[in-house]
Amino acid sequence: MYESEVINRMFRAFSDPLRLRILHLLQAGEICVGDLVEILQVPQPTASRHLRYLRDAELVEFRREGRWLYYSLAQATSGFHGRLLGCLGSCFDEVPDLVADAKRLAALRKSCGCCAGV
Amino acid sequence: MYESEVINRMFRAFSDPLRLRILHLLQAGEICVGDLVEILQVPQPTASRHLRYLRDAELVEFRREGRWLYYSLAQATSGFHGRLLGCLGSCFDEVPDLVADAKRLAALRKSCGCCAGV
DNA sequence: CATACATATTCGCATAGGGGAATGTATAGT
DNA sequence: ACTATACATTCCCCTATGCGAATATGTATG
Repeated sequence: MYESEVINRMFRAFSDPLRLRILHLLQAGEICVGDLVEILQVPQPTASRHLRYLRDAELVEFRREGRWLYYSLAQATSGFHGRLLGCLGSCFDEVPDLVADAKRLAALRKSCGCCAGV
Repeated sequence: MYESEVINRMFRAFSDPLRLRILHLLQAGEICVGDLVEILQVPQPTASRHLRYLRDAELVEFRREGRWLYYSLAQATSGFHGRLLGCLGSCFDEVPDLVADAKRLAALRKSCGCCAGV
């Protein structure tokens, strides 16, 4: 019973376009909230809310550094979790939004983002 | 934009415990609605409603034979679709309900189910 | 301590979606 | 045509969840 709750939460976490975008972005490595907000082009509370959802689903982790929180994908804790993460790669070919996100991420990396040089 | 709708719909289809059970059962081959109802132990309209959801997500298909509708998993139409179906296998190890379902399915196969001998 | 910055949470509202009960529809048999 | 069977759909109610706006929390800095 307990495990199936975890599985269901993970699927639900993947079931929102914005959260899918976040998960996909995090494949490239950790990102702070401010950068995520700029890439996703959504209000900050919206990003935070979805990050919270992803944390509750145990799909992401974060570390604090100064004023910034860096979010990253959690290591897979089960075969299921690993396969689900594997789906992220094939999403890229089929969801135009993800391509646009990747471009904005690359641009942000060049300009060093909101939490650079500290 | 269109494709991401499809992706989102597939994830949402996987995001319900009962639909996950249905999808998992269908891995073993087509099953008629009556048998599904008996295995899942839910009211028939409930099963029908979720099957409808899975059809809309293009995850299952059905064929009619006499009075019976046999549902089956749709062939993967994309890499993403295939990987998502791949998640089904690893769910089995982690969701107790699926094990119980598999047992009821095996028992039903021995007794030939609701639509046998026609 | 006061202030600015980075992020999180809460609130009010709207919609998606699940469950049960009742009903509709299609097919087969007589 | 009537009935039984197999399945789908509809209606009502309730919870989950998404959004925007406002507010709270935590951290560095002067």
